[in-house]
Amino acid sequence: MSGVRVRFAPSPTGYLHIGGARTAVYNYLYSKATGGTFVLRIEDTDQERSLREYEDKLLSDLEWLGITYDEGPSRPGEFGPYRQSERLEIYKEYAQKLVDENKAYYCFCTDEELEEKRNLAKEQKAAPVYDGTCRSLGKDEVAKKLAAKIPATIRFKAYEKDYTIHDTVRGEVTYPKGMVGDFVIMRSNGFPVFNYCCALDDILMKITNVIRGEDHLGNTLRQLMIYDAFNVKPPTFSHLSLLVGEDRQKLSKRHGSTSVANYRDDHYYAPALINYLILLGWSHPEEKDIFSLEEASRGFNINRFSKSPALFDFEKCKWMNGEYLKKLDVEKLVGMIDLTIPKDHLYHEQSMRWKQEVATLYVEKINKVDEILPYLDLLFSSNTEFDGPAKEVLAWETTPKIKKFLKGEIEALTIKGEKFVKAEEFEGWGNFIKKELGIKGKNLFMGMRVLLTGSVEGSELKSVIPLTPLEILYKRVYQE
RNA sequence: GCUCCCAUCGUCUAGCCCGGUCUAGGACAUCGCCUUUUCACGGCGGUAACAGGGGUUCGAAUCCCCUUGGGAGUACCA
Repeated sequence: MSGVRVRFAPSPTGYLHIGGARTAVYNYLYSKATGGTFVLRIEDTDQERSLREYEDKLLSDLEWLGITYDEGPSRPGEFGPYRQSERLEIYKEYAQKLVDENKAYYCFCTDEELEEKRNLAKEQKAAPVYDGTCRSLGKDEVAKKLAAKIPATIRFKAYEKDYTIHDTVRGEVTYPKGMVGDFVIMRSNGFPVFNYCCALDDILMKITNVIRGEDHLGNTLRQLMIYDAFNVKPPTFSHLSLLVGEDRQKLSKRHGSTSVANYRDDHYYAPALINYLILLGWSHPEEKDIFSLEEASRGFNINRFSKSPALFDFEKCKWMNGEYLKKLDVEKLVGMIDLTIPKDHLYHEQSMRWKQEVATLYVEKINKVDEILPYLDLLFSSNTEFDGPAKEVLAWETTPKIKKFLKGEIEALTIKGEKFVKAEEFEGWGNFIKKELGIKGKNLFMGMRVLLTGSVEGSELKSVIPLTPLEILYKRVYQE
């Protein structure tokens, strides 16, 4: 095991977003590629928005995607607990340490005062940074206020110096000094604030590489200061470009399906979704498009991230899903189809062999398993409605002759108690019509097709007809 | 406002770091042809991009600067 330790640190404030899934998979891939450790940390310090229910969903979505982790809430390692709400004492302890070392201080400013200051700064077109009012409070005064239970936050004394982030995808990003004022690290309710606990946890959990969305680039400045205060060398950062919607804005709910659950419910095949996600902002060294998680980790190079934001292309994602379906074992494919077909559908009454043949036949035409339903419905629909081109075929003088013959054959088989026409028998019909009735070419094939299926188009007749229940065929040819 | 980031076909991207092999490659989408007496699959081919302007250089998609356009951040959210 190499020394590499990465983490995915979602907040359970909603369903797992595909952007989050992308971040997660890159971390996963990097840990696999380096033989490192992948840590899952739940950042639930926002009491109001964090829900345990979301955490459960998050975990199951990750599992569905096939992203596993080495340490996390349900996989305790030596750096736990992995839920921030269970680490409150730790944050408190270290915050106090910072106060003792004069690197942080108690602040008693109220929300109203703060807002006023911000507005003032805005008016003067200055950066809205905290003015440091409570910085100079005397020790006794602080003790008195604390004893009086006046709500207090703990603010970090921002360092007055330039900071340069060494980022594997951005290069060197320098933030000039004075960008941030003294920021809150502990809320008045005793909960830590993101930038502080995130950095502290990364330190405590010995994270070596932080791979996350570009929206955190700015946060890195504050986090760097925390590393500084604790005298710890910061990890290597990789800030990924964001996923955007049609309007080129950061991908959010209003862009349609953005949660992993949406895709699961929409019958996407997880390995395909993951494959597509990996390709959004990263490219395979050999320019491969289709690869498994395992293959990706083998060729995973952290230097191959794209800097510009990527637009999620539903069309291509679906295409990729189709590619995966075509490579699937029939058994697996049938298993997936089973789940998407309505319970009362005649499909479920058919034999396994029939299901497999149907699956094999139609997988070529679909990109998602649920897209097979219309084809299935076609197979079982007894009253056919003829469209324009089909009516034309019906009007041919040869068609009634074929119909008469077909009626006889189908009736005979029905009397015999058959459920389906065998492929050879069906071929025999064609031959008979050709030889004995003298009908051939387009007249023959189209005539049979329209009579038997009601349409001028569809899959190969000799595959479809043997899969269509005889009684359905019967109804179709006897229909006037 | 301020700070930072980004900029190759409609979309995802290769190439950029280490200028010439780039008349810019691949994939999705799209169009055409072949195949299939239908549809689809498949095969073949086409349309389609270095944001603009300046430099540097014998030579720039590649290096530098500016402009424009887009994005992100600027909380007791994460």
